[in-house]
Amino acid sequence: MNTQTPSLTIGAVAKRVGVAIDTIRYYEREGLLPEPQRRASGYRSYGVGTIAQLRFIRRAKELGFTLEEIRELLALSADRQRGVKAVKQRAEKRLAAIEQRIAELQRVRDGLAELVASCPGHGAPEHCPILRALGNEEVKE
Amino acid sequence: MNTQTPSLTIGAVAKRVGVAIDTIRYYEREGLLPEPQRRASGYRSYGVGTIAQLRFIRRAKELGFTLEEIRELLALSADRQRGVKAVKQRAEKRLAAIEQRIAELQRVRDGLAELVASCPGHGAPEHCPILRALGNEEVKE
DNA sequence: CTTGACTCTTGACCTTGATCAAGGGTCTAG
DNA sequence: CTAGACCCTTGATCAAGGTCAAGAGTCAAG
Repeated sequence: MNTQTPSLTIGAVAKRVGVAIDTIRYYEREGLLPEPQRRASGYRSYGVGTIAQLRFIRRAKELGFTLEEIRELLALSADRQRGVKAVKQRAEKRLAAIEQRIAELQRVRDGLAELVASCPGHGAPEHCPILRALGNEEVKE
Repeated sequence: MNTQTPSLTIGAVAKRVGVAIDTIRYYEREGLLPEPQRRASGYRSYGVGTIAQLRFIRRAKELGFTLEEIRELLALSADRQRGVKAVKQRAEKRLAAIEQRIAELQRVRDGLAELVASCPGHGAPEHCPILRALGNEEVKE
């Protein structure tokens, strides 16, 4: 009747989240996860909240946050009230960085696409616009 | 009247490009830069083409390409002897990869943008859609 | 010629984000 | 009770992309 504090082993948590056991201990060392309770045997004992927190970490990582940034986000979210504003600001910063990278990549893509389109695919290398655009002078000899 | 093969020292190249000397030698070891000519003393001697190539590397790096990918991009120009056709094919492959990367980033951006838009920026963490979407349940107690 | 700045090689070290191994203790099903 | 699956810690290793240090040779100005 005691389904409070479910007392999961590290292996069970790892399996549920889909992450390696070593990674969980690594995150604990790095301060992304709090130190869990221990059984008498020394085994780590987790509650369901840990699963949620690990998923948080994984999703944030997918959004391009570094572990350092994620550690910060976790700290902020623990700080009720003032946390939300800071979290939003971090997310906005990340969003801006992603958008800038997309814009740069699109510029590169357009340039490369034009080169590909203008290259006949045969003939002398000197006339290949792709080679010329790469700026490889190397005409020595 | 001999402004051919300008014969720059590694330090001069580093300064012009804004990169560390060690990094240039590292790139050489990693095959991103060809082995330069040497003076009688053993000093490396570079032409202006190296500066262009280093800038190319730096730009590509800023766009998130790994050194491995950059090495491949540079191989486009090294492929000149195998024909323009191979060069064009490589460029097309790169182009496809870039487009896929853009698509992935756009997916991430859209997700993040929606979260940011729906977050009021204040209030309790429980109501912050960013934290919630990231999976931070943390409802204990 | 001397001095200080520059370059050479080899090889160690750094950060990030893990992953693995060694040598042990623990838990649980049969 | 015992085997096999788990878990513990410590410390090494990895990949990427450099960065630094030691010890020695070279270059250019005065």
